[in-house]
Amino acid sequence: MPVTIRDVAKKAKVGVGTVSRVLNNSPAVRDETRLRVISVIEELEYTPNPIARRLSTGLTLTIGVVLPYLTMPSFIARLRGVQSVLTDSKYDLVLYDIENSSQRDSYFQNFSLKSRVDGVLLISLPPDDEQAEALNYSNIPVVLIDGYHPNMCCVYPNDQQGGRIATQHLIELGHHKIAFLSDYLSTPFHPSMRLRYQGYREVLNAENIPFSPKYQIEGERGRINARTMAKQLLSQDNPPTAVFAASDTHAIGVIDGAQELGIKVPDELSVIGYDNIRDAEYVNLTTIDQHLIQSGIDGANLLLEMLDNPSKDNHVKKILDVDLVVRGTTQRPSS
Amino acid sequence: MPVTIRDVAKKAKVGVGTVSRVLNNSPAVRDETRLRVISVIEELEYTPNPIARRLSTGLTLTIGVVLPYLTMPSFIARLRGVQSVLTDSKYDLVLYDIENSSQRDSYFQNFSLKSRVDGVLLISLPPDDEQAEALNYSNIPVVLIDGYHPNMCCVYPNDQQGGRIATQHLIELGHHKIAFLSDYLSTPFHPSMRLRYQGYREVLNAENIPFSPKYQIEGERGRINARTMAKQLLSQDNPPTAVFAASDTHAIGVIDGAQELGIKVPDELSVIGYDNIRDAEYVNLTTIDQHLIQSGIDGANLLLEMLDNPSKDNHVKKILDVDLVVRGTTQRPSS
DNA sequence: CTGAAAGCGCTAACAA
DNA sequence: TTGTTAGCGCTTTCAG
Repeated sequence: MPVTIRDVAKKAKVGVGTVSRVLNNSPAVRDETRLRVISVIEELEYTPNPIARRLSTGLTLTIGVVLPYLTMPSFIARLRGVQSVLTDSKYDLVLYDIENSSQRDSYFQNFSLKSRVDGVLLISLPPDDEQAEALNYSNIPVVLIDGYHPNMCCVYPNDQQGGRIATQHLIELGHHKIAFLSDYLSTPFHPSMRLRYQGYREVLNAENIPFSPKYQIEGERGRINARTMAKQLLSQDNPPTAVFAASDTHAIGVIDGAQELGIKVPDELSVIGYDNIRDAEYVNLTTIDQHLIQSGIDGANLLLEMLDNPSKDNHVKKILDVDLVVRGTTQRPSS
Repeated sequence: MPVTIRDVAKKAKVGVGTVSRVLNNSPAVRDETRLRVISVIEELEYTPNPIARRLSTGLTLTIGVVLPYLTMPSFIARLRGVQSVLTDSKYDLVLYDIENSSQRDSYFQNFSLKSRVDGVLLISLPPDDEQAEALNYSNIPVVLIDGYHPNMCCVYPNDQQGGRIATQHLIELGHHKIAFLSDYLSTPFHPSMRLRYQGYREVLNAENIPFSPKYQIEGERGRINARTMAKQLLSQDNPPTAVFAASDTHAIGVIDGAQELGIKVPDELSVIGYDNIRDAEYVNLTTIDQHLIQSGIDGANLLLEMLDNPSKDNHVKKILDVDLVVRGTTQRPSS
């Protein structure tokens, strides 16, 4: 039923090879022939079957993007960056959403990806050593976006710098009692949080502000949990005057918690978040912008380069700067 | 280099046909043989090449999801619903983002989709008659999510009902001077806005509240434009006490505008939006929830059914109910 | 129940 | 410059 290359060849009175050459812009076709073939192609409304082409060339012309929680706005922003560069390329983008760890394992196992895609973009899913090994072994180009592994190509934000900038901002406003609130720092899922924490500690140190464990709290992810943690933090004696939350979602939870306790933000408590997600604008949250879209763009471009240039596989690291975005939830302490 | 079905066949001392049968769970294989083949498959870590399978079966095992503006939160929510059902199916999800009308045309032209995907989900991209014709002609199953066309399968929200519910809510609070603010109602891109408007008019009518053109305004999309329109609406003599904004983004713009004019929401002005996007929660906006995720789920399931059951192509329409979500931006009028 | 062989639609090497 | 042909890796008759 569908028209094939053979139909075109027959009608144009040439061999299939010639049609193929025309299709692929080979210079080795006489102009006259080319024109004839093209006109038949148009007449028949022929479109080459990409599947057949893929089988024949061994290229899938497809890039797999795997990311966790399609829900999260920050992942979406990265995806959007990826999308924007892939749209202009010859590659299709197939989406793999990971909602649980068995799915996660299966993708890292590379079995599911093998021969389905030419390259993979892993968003916010840093592999452990074993997984990285498996991925590298599979020999398919991979770049990590918002993830780090020594033996892989990575595009990631300078989280430690971000931690420093956020903390510095609060200190410059005059805060000394600065709390740090985050997910569990030991989970391998979000090493970025630990880096932000390190930045925080570093600046405290540099500014000769003693670190107090009372001002550091970690727990399950999510806004609700952050609220609970915040209330705990703020209910103690000599509570902090500022909270550095390791994500905007956390920060919003902190604001919720403060509100419940009748503590005014920013008058009585400064709050700084991290990520600059869309919501941050609505709650007028001071935060750290990590150029989410740009990370997607850079990651995709990096992968495209690797695809063009298979030799160059030298674990490029691209570190993205982050910026402070001052809005309305931070100010100098009242006392 | 990669291990093929032939390697497995040779090692298991069977024909490739048998291996294929094992792969596809054909009952026509002796248990003993099956076991032997399976063990070789595992030993060799063989995975069938999906591309070859696709060419051979003529199935791509891929579903194309076409949507505009990967940016917009409401589209993402729908995509998420789609994703969740496709993850559990045998289909891959390939994403086509449409950022301009030439991309749009090319997808509707079906050339680009033909033989790349088994089915298509069109999110928030209602085709015109010609496009629908082309799509139907291509014979590839399509379902419209958040879009309507008589000759296609569609999943869409009951916008007119939503318009009624929103208006009714304001009236029940005691409002009579209710404005309606939206995109240009004549644009074919968003017929849903017009339906919401019709619901609004309908209820006004039923409640014997005369419609005043002074209270209806339309313009370019976006928060900024909504703010401008709102200021215009609220600066006139005898201004409305309530605004029904045709989207949450509009509603947020209205709130901006009111704030600029020193008009307090909800004390002096009630505002109701439409969509219940994430941001609505942060600004505590009363709105209409149209079950975005569910629309994705329903659309994907519908497509899967069509794929299983190619005969049944009878332009199913699935209309999703909408719900009122009362939050903090509406209350009874002060006067 | 199983093996052999004929495609699926295309690309690419080879010969002409 | 062109046509012919041999695959790409799999599924699916068709014999046996």
